[in-house]
Amino acid sequence: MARAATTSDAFNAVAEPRRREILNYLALQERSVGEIVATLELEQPSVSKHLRVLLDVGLVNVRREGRRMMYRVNAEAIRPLHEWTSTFERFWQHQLIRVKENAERKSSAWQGAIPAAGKTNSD
Amino acid sequence: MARAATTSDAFNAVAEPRRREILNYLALQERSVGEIVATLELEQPSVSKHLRVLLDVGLVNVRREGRRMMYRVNAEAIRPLHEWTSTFERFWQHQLIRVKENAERKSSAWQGAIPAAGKTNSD
DNA sequence: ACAATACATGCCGATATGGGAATATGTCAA
DNA sequence: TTGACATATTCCCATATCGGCATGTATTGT
Repeated sequence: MARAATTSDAFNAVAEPRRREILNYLALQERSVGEIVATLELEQPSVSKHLRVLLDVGLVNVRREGRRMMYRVNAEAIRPLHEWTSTFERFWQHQLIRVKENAERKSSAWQGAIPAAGKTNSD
Repeated sequence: MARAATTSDAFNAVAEPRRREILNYLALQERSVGEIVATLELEQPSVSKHLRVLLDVGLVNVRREGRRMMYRVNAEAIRPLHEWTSTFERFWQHQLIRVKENAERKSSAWQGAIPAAGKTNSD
């Protein structure tokens, strides 16, 4: 087996930089394929293929408007991704809290002693 | 050109389900390769290779302890991912607000209604 | 019906991938 | 040093991917 199919889930779909660009662009508002092509400066078939992948995993929705296909983000499909990354949030929150505490201690307590600047291994 | 290299960024690295499993496991605490192999039931070379990728993109750090290599999550590297997904958060927040409003309207008639202890997104 | 517009799809080649098996490297213990 | 243990790397292969190009399909205007 090779790599997992990009059409399998949102994680694979957004691994591709161009697809993230497309999603970023669509985040602003609904757009036609032509607008995406013009703005992102990609070939039309390329855009269509990326949109197809995004559609398969549910990251975008489509609507026909005359000859044009209007694509829009379906943020619900991004949610699992957001939630997965959130499970690691506490790590950098600890970090932030400590930075904040250090800053407060330094400014309020007394300013002069250098705490032997060692890289604390965060724990 | 083919697909972007998996070693290029965190997005590509976490596109692989097994690597996410490894990160989930390491999120709990620092672990040796052997522990990962035993717990996730993968082949040792496979685990080593995945860890190599995670290491290259900075998603994990290593420390040698005798013959064993202790791996730990570097959550900082996950942050860009979290932040990117956050840019779409407003879409589903609209959704949540409406759900919440509906719930409140319904329960306002009641006095002792249970406030639906939901996971607050802490922010 | 016909042409033009707007997309979608198919085929191709170059390349990156993940798993398996074998092997190499590094560390400790006697 | 030798051997056992823990992990990393290499080689091979089947497959999925992306881009480019050509072509197919749907819709509108005349």
